[in-house]
Amino acid sequence: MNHQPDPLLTAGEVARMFRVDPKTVTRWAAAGRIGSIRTPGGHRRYSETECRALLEGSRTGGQA
Amino acid sequence: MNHQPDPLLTAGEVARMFRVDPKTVTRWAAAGRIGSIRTPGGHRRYSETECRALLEGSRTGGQA
DNA sequence: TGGGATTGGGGTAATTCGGGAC
DNA sequence: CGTGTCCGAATTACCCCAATCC
Repeated sequence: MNHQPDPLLTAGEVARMFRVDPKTVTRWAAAGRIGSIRTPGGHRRYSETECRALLEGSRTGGQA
Repeated sequence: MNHQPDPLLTAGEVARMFRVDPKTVTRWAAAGRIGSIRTPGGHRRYSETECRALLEGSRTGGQA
């Protein structure tokens, strides 16, 4: 069920999404709280789909 | 168990898979981090199988 | 043969990694 | 317990242009 390429994000992009430090995103990945793949050079890439899911999934209340 | 030809990818295609610059893919090949074939003109071609293996092989964490 | 798009190479900023501490 | 910052080192991104690909 995965024939479509999954958009990948850099640490900095994910960091801006969550308004945290890129280092924090790295910690999340190291702790296995967020999925990640590594480039042969060692840099991490994150799934945009998963990040947005985490963002929306953790949403509480909101309706005014 | 290898009777089927291995699909070859260009630098740009590999770059999109890893969300990196095509130049970076070239550096991987030059550094021997990834296998590559050269066209008589000097351009490189990469194995799709190997690229996807690297992608999946580096997969980490996610949701438990 | 012509033409648009991509690639390779060199050089230089910007980002990321990793550890360790507060 | 989670996060932001410091450091040095490595990796990656963007600039140029000539050559190659289709």
